[in-house]
Amino acid sequence: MLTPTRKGSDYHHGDLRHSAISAARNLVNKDGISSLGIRRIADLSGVSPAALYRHFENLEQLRAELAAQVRQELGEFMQHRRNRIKPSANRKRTAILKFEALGEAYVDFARLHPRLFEIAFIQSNEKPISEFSDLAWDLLKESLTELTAVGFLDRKILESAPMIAWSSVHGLAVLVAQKAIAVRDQDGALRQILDGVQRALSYK
Amino acid sequence: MLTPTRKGSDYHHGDLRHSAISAARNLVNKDGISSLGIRRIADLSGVSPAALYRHFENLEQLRAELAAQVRQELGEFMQHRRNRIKPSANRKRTAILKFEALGEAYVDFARLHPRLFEIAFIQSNEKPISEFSDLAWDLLKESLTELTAVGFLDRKILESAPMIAWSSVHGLAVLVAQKAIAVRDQDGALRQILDGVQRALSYK
DNA sequence: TGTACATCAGTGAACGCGCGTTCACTGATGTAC
DNA sequence: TGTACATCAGTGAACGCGCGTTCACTGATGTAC
Repeated sequence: MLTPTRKGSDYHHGDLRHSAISAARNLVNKDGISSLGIRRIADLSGVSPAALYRHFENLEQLRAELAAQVRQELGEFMQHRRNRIKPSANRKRTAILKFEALGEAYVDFARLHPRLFEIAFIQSNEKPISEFSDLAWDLLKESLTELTAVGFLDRKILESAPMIAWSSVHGLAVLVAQKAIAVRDQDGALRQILDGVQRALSYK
Repeated sequence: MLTPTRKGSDYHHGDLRHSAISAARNLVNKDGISSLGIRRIADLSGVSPAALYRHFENLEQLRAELAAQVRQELGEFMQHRRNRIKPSANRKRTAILKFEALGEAYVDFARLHPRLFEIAFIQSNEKPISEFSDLAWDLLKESLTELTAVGFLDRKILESAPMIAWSSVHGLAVLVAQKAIAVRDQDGALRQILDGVQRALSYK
């Protein structure tokens, strides 16, 4: 897994760039953000530390790339979960189920990979992601559009809906990731949040 | 400020324990969590590193105590902001304004002291705060009780109200603290969240 | 098809650094008589 | 009031460690002829 297709020799690694990021992912996933380091990644990749500087400017840049990859992974996880929802005759109900699937997946990701979730939103100091260009964000907006189309989302709050949904679910996910909510309470809390968001978004 | 009442000599510091935590607070507030260290705190306190071990078992414990103090500070900040709301004849409106003041203060604290806000919720690995015994949490519950008394909070969701309110506001605060939301959008986002929470909590 | 050579992804040793923690010690404080 | 002494909060030097990064180098690869 850490040693992809090699070609005869051991001197050249073959695909160090991807291998390094994958090693970094495992490192963080297991031991947390602060365990991320050039030397440890090099070790895991079976390579000398200096080799990594052929592929990354420095640790900072590597970390930023890992964060981006994790955000992508989170988005794909949500997408996959949403796609499991089978369309039914009741279009409104289907749209709601898909919306819920996204939120549930978001929180589940935080639960399954708390350390990864943490690093996904660590800021690379130079670039404040003022506008999310993330898959996760796109999925949310798409889902809200659908909720509007089926007449669930109150048009009065169309503008604020993304922020409301995002903050609520993100807040819960953060709390879950750092285990500020006891494991046995997490499912209940998720249900409460999903219901609360729907109360906020639907017509009164 | 870093050198409280000394008594004649310079050999004994006088109040190293408090001075150390205060130094730690300033360190984190300025340079972030990862800048927190025994040696730096000792420097700021004008003391040798080893001296700190008279007052703290290790860095971990010091960090945990700092986190607790910051949570307290956050709670007091919220309390102060809420207390500025003047009671009016319209009890319902007053209750809502006080509720909003709490949420606003929470987010403002994250905005004013993003690094402190971050450390406040870092987990000391041994103690998962499953039940918040925090001032902030108590203030929230108190406020929700008041909202119930004045007939604003829908009794059907009395149970889930704390989670809904907490997650939404916490989510926004986290995003604000790490500047994932552009500064110019932060006020608008806060307004959207406060309105969203009220839609979720009030009778339909 | 075979050879010379530029390219470039690796090595390995070294750099300086700052870290948390321990230890034998020392100097000030406060208490008992 | 003055002195002996236990207590305890400090010192300062040392420990071993792991870190990110640089540098001159080397070995494999692939391309031009």
